[in-house]
Amino acid sequence: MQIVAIKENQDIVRVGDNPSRSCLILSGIACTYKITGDGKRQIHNFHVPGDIPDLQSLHLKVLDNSLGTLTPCSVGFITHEALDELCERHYRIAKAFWRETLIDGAIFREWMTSIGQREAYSRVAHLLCEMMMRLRAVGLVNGSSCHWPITQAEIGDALGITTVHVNRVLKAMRADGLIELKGDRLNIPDWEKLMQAGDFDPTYLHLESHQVAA
Amino acid sequence: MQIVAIKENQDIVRVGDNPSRSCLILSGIACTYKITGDGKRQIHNFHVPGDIPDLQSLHLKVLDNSLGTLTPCSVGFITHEALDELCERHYRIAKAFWRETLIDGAIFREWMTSIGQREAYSRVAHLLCEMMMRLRAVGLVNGSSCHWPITQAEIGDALGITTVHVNRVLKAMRADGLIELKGDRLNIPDWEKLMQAGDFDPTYLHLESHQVAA
DNA sequence: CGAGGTGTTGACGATGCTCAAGGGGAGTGG
DNA sequence: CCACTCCCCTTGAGCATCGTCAACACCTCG
Repeated sequence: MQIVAIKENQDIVRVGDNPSRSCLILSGIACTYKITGDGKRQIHNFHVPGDIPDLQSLHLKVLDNSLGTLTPCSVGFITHEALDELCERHYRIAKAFWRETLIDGAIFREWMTSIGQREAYSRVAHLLCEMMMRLRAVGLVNGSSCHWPITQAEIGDALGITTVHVNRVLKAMRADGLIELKGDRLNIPDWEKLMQAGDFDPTYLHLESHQVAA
Repeated sequence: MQIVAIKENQDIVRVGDNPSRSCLILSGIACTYKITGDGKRQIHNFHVPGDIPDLQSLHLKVLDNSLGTLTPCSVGFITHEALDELCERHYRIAKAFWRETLIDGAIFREWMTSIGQREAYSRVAHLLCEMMMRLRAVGLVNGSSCHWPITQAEIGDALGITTVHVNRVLKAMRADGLIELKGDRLNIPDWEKLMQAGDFDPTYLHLESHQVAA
């Protein structure tokens, strides 16, 4: 595995590419996204350490989305050749990787539901719940707070709302005591209340019980 | 494989289920969906003959979405045991199934992009383009027209807009000469124009060249 | 022939967008 | 060390896309 440091806001792979390797996020936050014909960006997922955001390119030869860093990242590249051989030899490993891509799909479904059916306030709350759970699963949450490097513009592009509106929603959430967000620190004083506001049910993340523990 | 006929508007599997088999659509149209806390429905995908809409349940043990029919369907059930054994024995088959689930994921990403970033008119055009291509790939399109059993309420739930607004958009699209939709027949008089209106690029469907042919 | 699902249309309202301006913090260079 | 710049956050005013509510036409089916 080749380990590479990548600066923030850099594309790792782009729409239309035909990569011969996939990348494992070791540190930092990345995202997959797509740009529409009139230049708007939809972020499909935020990727935390442990994720393999472009594992799908192992079997889909043309990339239909881009992958870029949000913060400085350390990533490990694994060739498709090696991955494929590993999967062929050990069906259990193939299953584990396959399962990862299925969880990505489950996350897409939930985001689609949020964007399509929930109002902005609820969407933001839902996203914060998801990210807290995923960051906690990889040990990046201390108590009820974590490092939060994601900008309001990025939240907007993930949830289908404008930066201005994200700002207003966050203001309201602060006023309601749901979040404490200052600089790049996020604290959740009342987890139950946030889950309720976000209509959040973590089933779709398919976490194992040991990953859920605080 | 056990073949079963199912009436319209029937759930095949539901959120929270733990199925021991997956289902192959043989005829008819089905959809996967999710209901939010306040009762709104987001449809994630429409499934055409040849699709295996709940293949993911092979490796994700708790279903995080429901699957129901829109029209009367004939479906074939295949046990997970049989599927798993087949995949373990023949890695090429595992790859083919895996790839199917990855294409589902690609469709989710594109729908998310549509719902999040495109306006209603464009969303509807995009959906019609996708469905025409997918129906054509399985031989269900004659020239430029096809059977279209999907109601306006269902289109709305798929695209995150209300039935009333779907109706207005369709009216505008008819006026613009993009579609001819009457009863359950859909005709596309100008494919290029519809693709442009929908900002449609079929790359994400990952169709093989022989599936694209008219 | 009545009932229920689907499609259609109008009037009104609200969530969220656009445009615009300004504040604060971090990094850079003179 | 202090402008200066850039990015991000914040806020206000006006507006538009789309939602809500309501009513009615049409068709199929029991």
